[in-house]
Amino acid sequence: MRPPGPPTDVPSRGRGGATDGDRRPTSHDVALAAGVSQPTVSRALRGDPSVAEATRQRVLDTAQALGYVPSERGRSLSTRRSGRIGVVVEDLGNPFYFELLDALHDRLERSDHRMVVLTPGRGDPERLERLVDGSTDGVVLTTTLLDSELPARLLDRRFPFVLLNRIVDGVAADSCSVANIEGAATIAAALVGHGHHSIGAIFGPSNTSTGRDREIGFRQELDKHGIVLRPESTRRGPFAHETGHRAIRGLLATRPRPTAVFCANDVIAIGALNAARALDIRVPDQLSIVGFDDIAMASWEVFKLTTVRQDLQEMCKTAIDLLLARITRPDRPPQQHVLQARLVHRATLARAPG
Amino acid sequence: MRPPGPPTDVPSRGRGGATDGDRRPTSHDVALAAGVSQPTVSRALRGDPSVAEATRQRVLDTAQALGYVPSERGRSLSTRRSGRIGVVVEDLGNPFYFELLDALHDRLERSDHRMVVLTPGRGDPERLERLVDGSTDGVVLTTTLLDSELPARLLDRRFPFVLLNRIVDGVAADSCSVANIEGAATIAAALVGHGHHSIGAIFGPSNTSTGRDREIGFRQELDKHGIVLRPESTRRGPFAHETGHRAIRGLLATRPRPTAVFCANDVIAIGALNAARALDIRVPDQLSIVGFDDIAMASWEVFKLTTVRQDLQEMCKTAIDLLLARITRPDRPPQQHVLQARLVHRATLARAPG
DNA sequence: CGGCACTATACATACGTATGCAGCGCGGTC
DNA sequence: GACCGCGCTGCATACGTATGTATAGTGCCG
Repeated sequence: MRPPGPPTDVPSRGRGGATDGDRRPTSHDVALAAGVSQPTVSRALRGDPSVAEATRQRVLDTAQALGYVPSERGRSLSTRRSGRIGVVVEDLGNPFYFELLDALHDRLERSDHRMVVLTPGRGDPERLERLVDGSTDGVVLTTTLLDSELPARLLDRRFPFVLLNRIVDGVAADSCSVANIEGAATIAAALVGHGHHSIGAIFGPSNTSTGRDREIGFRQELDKHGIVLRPESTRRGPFAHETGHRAIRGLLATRPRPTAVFCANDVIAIGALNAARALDIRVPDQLSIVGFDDIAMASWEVFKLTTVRQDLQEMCKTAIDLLLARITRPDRPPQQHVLQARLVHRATLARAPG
Repeated sequence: MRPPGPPTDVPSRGRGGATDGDRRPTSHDVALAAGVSQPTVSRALRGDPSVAEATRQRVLDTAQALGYVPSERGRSLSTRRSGRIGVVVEDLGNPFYFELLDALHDRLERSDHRMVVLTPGRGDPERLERLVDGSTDGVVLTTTLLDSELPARLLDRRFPFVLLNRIVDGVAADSCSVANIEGAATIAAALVGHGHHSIGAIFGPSNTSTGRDREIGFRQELDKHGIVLRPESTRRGPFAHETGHRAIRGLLATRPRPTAVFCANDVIAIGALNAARALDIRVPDQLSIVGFDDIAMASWEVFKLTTVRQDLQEMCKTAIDLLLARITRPDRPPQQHVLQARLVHRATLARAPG
């Protein structure tokens, strides 16, 4: 066995000519310096037991000395794995998706994956390509529209993905969402239970599963109690602060004036609360407001929003588990998980005035 | 010229045996089907003018028919570019960094880059490797500590990066930050101008440039006006809601009770506002509160936070421009940009009571 | 002392794209 | 009619790592 002393003095491979002094060292450079072959370097660094301990140590020391860092590009090409997961989000800048990203990042971190943030773009002309070009091992779709063809396209290509939060009907894909219909029904029941008859609603986009199902659940439960939701008492808009903010003024102008307003999510509800503040409407004395999601902000003292809580951590954990399983076993049967939601009583829902 | 009819019937390359029917097609497959060589496919798809129009069209059609998508892995290895930029953020879950990420993502999108979110982790043992392994073309550091060795290490390796928001002293690196000292001084002057003498402060971490400089600027300006900031009247903590929330109760218990509190950033200020609400302290009648950053939330009616505005869009644009320039020209002299900040008067700063 | 099993290493090659360079064919010019 | 130039395409190879297989070396047992 050769002593671990000075590396064999081999002339430069001359790959780049004379002045490429600051090229990043590769496993070949390490191999040369350590007096072993390139594959041995690869195996040594990956802890392959077939490499002798002494050799492994020598390779490690050499790598350290040269400041060698394995190229993710080479590895990725060779292994066909990138260690990256894409997260498709339409609406960065929305606190809800922020919390979602945070939770997703946390889960991905634990499984040693990196998170790439992708936005879908209006049409999907070449956007699809950016998803399936191999730069990620799979994607999480969080803001899918009901009529989106993306899930079907990805299924066609057998590209691993999971639907999170928003789902799409009739697609045999992995998904994890919350029981939106039941959650919204719970809210309706609570409003009725607090004596509200004149009720308003700010719904989300009907081309999203969350927007649609929360509306369905809310209306169904009101129907059961014989309460009609008058068209003038409803508004609709994107899941944004602005939507709630703008809707409140109009809703308060209708007669009979609603004593409670259901908001399709917390962000809308917080917009509504801000608008109420601007109009000097006291919540909940004059107006009850209820949201959906239970984002972190909802519990702040200035809001104390009564809402329906969904377990974002659990939802993200499930989604990532599904996705990683799909990557490992492309042929496993798809699973649809639906998590339960529960009402969180805070301070924006009170008995109807009068 | 061969007619564009059926492709030459060549037996399968047999690369994967019999049953690899669902392998993703490569440029070789397209070449075979279109009756050209692989390099021609590459050139045709990249719009190389040296490819004849008829050939280009045939290749495009074939690629379309096969559902070919160029492998980002192969391309990345060959070109030594990944088209990805890493963003290192310590504290996802903080609204400020969320807005930062949103702005960064927007800028990156425009230059056709993808954003990878990276967290530094406690020690930097092998974390550095994940930055320089070639999976990104450069990184944006947003939550660097003053004593961090990361920037120096990256400089050593000549790996492209830019410091955003937080900077580090004595490192010849590209950076873009805001005039924290001047901004904080402006606030101090405003407090004094509103007749406040008994002043409290909730500072950020002193091992961050933002935390340190905002403290320096604030203290300096108070000094000029002969106002002493008593140690009992100051608190310190991370840039988090919790910090402001917790600090307020203690500050209000000191005598003389402060009539105004400076908060090192808006997130802390909003925590303070929530705590004041919980304690039934009226802002600004009983207590003035001022923040720093002007995040979106600061303008909400429930807060109406008086704060110092920094132009996040501009800051991110500048940082990305610097980074991309560095990637293109590694040897260009580093630039340090400092953006101005200005006071935004809203409703949480009023004349001192009495 | 020969052969066998086993260990540690090297060799060859695959992963998929991009690009410098050579070569081929065609048309024009003198 | 020969030569030259140009437009288009193919050939060869590089990018850096991982892995299946062959091989050299070692020790043990009969």
